[in-house]
Amino acid sequence: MSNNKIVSTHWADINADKIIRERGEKDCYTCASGITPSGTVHIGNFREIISVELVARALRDKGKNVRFIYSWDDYDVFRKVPKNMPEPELLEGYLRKPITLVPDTLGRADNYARGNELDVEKILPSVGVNPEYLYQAARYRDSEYAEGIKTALEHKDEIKAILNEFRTQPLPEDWWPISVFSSFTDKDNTTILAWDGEYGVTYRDDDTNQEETIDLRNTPYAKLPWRIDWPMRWSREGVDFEPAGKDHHSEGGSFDTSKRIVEVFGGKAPVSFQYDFISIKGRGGKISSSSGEVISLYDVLEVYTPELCRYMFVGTRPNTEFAISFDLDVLKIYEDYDKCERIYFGLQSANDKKKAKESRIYELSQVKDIPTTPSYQIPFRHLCNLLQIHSGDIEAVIATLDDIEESQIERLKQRCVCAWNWITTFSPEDFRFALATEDTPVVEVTDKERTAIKALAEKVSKIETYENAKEFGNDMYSCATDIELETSDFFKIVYKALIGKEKGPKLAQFIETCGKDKILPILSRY
RNA sequence: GGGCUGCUAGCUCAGUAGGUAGAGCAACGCCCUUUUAAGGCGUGGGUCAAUGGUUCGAAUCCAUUGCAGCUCACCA
Repeated sequence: MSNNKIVSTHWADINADKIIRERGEKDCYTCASGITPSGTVHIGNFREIISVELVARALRDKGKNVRFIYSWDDYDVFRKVPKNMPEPELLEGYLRKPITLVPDTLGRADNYARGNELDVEKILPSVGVNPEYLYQAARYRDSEYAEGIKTALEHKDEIKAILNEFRTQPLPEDWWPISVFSSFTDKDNTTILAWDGEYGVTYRDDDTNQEETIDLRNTPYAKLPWRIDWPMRWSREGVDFEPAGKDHHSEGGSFDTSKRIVEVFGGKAPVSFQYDFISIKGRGGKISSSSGEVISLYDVLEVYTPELCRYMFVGTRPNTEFAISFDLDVLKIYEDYDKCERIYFGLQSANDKKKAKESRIYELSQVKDIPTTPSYQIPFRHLCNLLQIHSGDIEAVIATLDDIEESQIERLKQRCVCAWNWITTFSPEDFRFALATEDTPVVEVTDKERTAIKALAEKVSKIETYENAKEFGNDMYSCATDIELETSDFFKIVYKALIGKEKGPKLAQFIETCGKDKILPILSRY
């Protein structure tokens, strides 16, 4: 309280402090996240991953060791054929089997679950996320959870009582805290018949009516249902922190029951928080994986650089819903980030409180080390115009920036790629233009207009004799007024000739930016 | 029915370890009797949903109410 050091109030730091406070001093803190790879992992799922990454980094920044585990819950059942998969008829036949036994009809990997996992594992390092992956199907099938399953069986009544507290319909009399995949069909259409009090479980395959007794220690078929599986793994891994979506965090939701059931396994519920869903703005496609067309981290990285991508999540409290925009908001997000960077480097003033906050956001937004020099500061909107003037030629754009430093080039290139993707794919039609070339058909003009264009070309040819763009702009009007052409008609025809549209960026500045080498060949055709 | 979140400028939203209400867009004005402005500078605009409480001080904390949204009570 009395120290004058500013304590970070960033949510990641606050949660890191909370973990240390509630869990005590430890050699290593285990932070966990996970998901069922039953479909494309979308940007909403990414929120959990990045939330854990940020808290883990906050703990490390406090000098703590952190184990960041990411659980692929890939021993789940294939319930529904996703719409974005080829060969749905083939996949139909695999319903009710574990998703690791379903073929990947996209040809990405040996099986469907692995295909979805690989998509994520390949991209996460690019945004600075490097967890230790745990594969639950492999663990279950290797009988690593035999003791956990036995413990659940031993405490069946206790677990049942906890679950029943929140259910509208109590669990049936013959309920068991496990489920079994049939060794005959691989499907989970099975009924547990008996447990011998040790490791022997007898089940019936309801499709074939075959019965079998399996040993939990050396057969791969049994698993725990989600509400029991989760707390069992908390206990086994000693999870100190794991956030969850609001669906888990409602009263009676799985976090609620898990924090009770974990005691059966001799563990303690981790520190957690609820994160809200995110939505998409400015492009088609839903975020949910069941609809087929989903927005993934790959899609976001088309338009946002890795730092920007982190920045959006860093700067928003996790329990707040927000939209990832692909519309004009993209400009604002980039400009907000640049402002944040300027404040960090002291290029823009801010009061102490704001500076501390923005600086922390900047640090946490970085993929790796924090840069020692700021990026080349250029308004994103202007960058978009430069790219369009040069038809997306990034090298040509950078060549026009004579004050750019070597250390800034790579970062700017990365940004140009995203900007160009955005312009060509998502920007509104009004925003786009393409400078005419020699191949562009000349537009039809009246004699008067032709005279004006020639006069303009004359002025452009000696544009360097003007003191600045403004003086050039003022003089430009005489091209029209000298011959009594309405100035508005004049501008219209010039824009038409240059970019094929009736309006555009403020003309004088625009012509200056393009340079006479680009403008004269166009105008001289009239 | 339970839980959670939100309600701040015309619009979209920042802002909660309590300390003089902010930004972007829109509007308006000027640069400019010189575009149908994608430029620059500037201006105006708010009983922070309502009521009550705690406090020297509340958008912020507490309670109640209203409205809106999400979520759980199937599965995971």
